[in-house]
Amino acid sequence: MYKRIIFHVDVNSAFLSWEAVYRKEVLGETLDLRTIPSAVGGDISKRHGIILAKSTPAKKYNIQTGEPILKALQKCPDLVLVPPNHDLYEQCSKSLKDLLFRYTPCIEPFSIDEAFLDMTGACNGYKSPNDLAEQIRERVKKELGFTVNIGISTNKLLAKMASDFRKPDMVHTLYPEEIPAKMWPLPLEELYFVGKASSKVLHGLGLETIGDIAKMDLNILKAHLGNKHGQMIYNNSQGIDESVVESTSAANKGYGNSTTLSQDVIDFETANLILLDLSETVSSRLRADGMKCTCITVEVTDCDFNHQTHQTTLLSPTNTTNVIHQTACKLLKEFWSGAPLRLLGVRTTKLTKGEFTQLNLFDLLKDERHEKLDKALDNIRNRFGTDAIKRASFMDSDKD
DNA sequence: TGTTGAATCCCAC
DNA sequence: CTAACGGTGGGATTCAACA
Repeated sequence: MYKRIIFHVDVNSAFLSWEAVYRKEVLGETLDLRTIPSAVGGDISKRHGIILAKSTPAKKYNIQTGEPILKALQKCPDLVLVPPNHDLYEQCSKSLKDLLFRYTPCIEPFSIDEAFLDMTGACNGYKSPNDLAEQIRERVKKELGFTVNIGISTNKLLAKMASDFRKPDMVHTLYPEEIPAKMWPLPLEELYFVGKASSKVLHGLGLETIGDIAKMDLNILKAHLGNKHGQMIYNNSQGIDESVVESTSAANKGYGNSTTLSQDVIDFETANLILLDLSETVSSRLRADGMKCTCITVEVTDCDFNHQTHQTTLLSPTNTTNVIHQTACKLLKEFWSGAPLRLLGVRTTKLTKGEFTQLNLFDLLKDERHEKLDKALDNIRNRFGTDAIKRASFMDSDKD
């Protein structure tokens, strides 16, 4: 038998499925978004216009997750778009994980819609791992109303690759002996950790499939992809992965907040207010987790999509809005070329444990003193859309 | 020679 | 005809400064 049995559970078209279930079950809508070309997408009027999830019928029009909504509408003019509801997705994600937890405590949530499960012990009493996976798949569908793919293998990498095989609502295995038949014929961009840059390099070497990578000399891969990355891709192509399912989540290494502005920003006064908004979010998250940061980075994207960062290391750790904001302003002043800004971001790293803070009378008084500032911030949020959680209204801006 | 910090690049979801 | 274009977080690489 195998040393380990790992499942990878992946919700099919997560945001769209969850949206469809909610609209059907809670709002009582008769139309099921999953049966028509539809997608969850951002607010075009705020320049957050990308596809976040698409239905299976939309997939037939070659609509890709992450692509601009305008491009998707060109491919399918009748595409039904709905705005995202992240609170709903968090709830759905939790429901799924609660259900999975009944099968094993050894769960590693990998993203809002994916999880690894170490099922090595949990398969006892079942005919096969496949049998258990099918049962979980059915139960999620019956109790939660959406479908999942489950990949089964002896490590996380292979389980993940397996869950990506035919969708939706399916269980697949990819055991080591199945690698040549099931994984090696796939186009190399489907290998985990082969992104845009790596696939270009690999195609340049004349490779097309994952199997082509597997047959390559490790040192050639390292020379062209870098030492670590080359080794990683080589290992992945061979199905080698010894990493364990981590059921306890590791602490964050950084906290950041960035936003694409609904209009380009051309002056410091506005930019600094947006930096205040971003700094406030970041610092309150630091405080909520009892952390302080020693490194602050400001990130900008200009109107031509040029991306730049500028960072500084502080003399002592902080988690106050003020220090983070002042530092961010100083950084922006030091490196902004003056080109109109499309995106602004604040990121904090080099974290240390701080003290948990509580809102006290002083904080409340301070808040009152800042009433005028808050009004200015609200004004900026309205004009530049930094308050991303607000209702999405891009349907209004649709030209008839 | 090795280390550190800053900037950039790459990747996943 | 092309362009259109999020947010968050982890990690590696490169380069310069420096010990």
